[in-house]
Amino acid sequence: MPKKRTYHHGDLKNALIKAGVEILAQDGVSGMSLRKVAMKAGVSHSAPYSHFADKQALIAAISTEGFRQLYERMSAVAEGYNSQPSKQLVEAAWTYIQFALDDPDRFKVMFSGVLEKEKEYPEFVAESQRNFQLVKSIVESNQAAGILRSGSSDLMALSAWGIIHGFAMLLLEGQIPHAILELKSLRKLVEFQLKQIMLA
Amino acid sequence: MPKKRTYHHGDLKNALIKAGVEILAQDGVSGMSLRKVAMKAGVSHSAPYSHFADKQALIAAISTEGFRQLYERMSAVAEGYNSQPSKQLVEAAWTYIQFALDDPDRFKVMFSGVLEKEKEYPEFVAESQRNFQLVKSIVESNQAAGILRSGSSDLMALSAWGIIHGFAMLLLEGQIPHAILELKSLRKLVEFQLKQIMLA
DNA sequence: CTACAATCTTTACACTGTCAAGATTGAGAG
DNA sequence: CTCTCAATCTTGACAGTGTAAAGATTGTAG
Repeated sequence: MPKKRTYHHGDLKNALIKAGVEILAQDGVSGMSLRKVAMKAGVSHSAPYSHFADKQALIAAISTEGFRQLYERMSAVAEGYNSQPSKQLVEAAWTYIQFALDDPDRFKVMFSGVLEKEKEYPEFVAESQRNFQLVKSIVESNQAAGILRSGSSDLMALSAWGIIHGFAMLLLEGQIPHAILELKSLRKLVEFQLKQIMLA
Repeated sequence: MPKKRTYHHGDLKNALIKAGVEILAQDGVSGMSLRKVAMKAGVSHSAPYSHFADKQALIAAISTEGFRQLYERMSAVAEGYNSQPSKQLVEAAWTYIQFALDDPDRFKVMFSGVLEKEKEYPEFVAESQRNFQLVKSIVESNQAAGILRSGSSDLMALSAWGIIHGFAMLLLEGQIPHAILELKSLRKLVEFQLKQIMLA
């Protein structure tokens, strides 16, 4: 990777996304300004506008990239447990929680309404739907294995995702009572959560 | 209520909270500036600082007030179905969803990390915990009635809340696939979600 | 080699949160 | 009733923000 010193950056778009993620992790969502991101990428404060219509568009790109990574991690884990559907579900869920805890601010940006009009960003919509499809397919193999009751896999996936997503949210917001967190390890908690919807 | 024309407003603190909620519903979370709120309350742009340390403190107050209202609505509904635990659960959940849909931006402010250091606002923490206790008590009466399996009511409440909260979130973010929303009514969906954790 | 389109910089503006200094007021002490 | 003071509100200022417009710089297609 040659040291960037040219007028034309070469790959500024991705550099901005990367810088954005870093500032997000460092200064939190309210600390991430376009100007800071530009500066971190070594570029003037208006340069981002050559690649993003506005700040929302950059946030959309960061979110989209986040979903891409989430998908990669979850699908890799899911494939690893292809022959054990029940583990597949738990491990994918665990990966989801890990992803949320790894970089809480990015996770918040992805899900918590910082991005205001998601519908306007087709790539974002596509990537988030791809994740839902993944959950759905895991649910379906669990249904086939008799671990989850039969029925609309869409709704079932929604339940599973809802449980884990809600759990992750409450975790990040610090809403989980301390007594609970001390009682059991996080991992056990995730398993417990999922057992709620599993048969037997 | 006498028309306010005095130098001393009288109840500016609550007036600011009220104005904040209105602007929130009208301009969304990114459109709510302290200065707009002050102007809407008919007061100079710096007046809020007599009552709130900073913008975060105002947001905390709005969130706290939101939790208060959520508690009132849910507890009223819960009491109404005191003798029918299963309905109690479904109706409370339905109230939760309604609350989220009634004023999505306020809901987002309450839950979605707009408030950055919730721990610093004891009233906020207290009020959100009061809501959790309510869910917990509903869960316990459901356990007593044999509708939910026995076990830690804390974890059980977390599951129930997680399902509904996650569902509300996905709803607000527009993540619910259209096919699902057209398939069944929202109300039926909520019931379906909860059936996942209910016995029989 | 040249013109063009993409990329980046500079400059500018309105708006934001916040602070400091001062003006206005109600309420309690004498 | 008057004085005083603390609470409340206003004014003015500042740095930081997102974004638009105009100009500079470059790779690249013709």
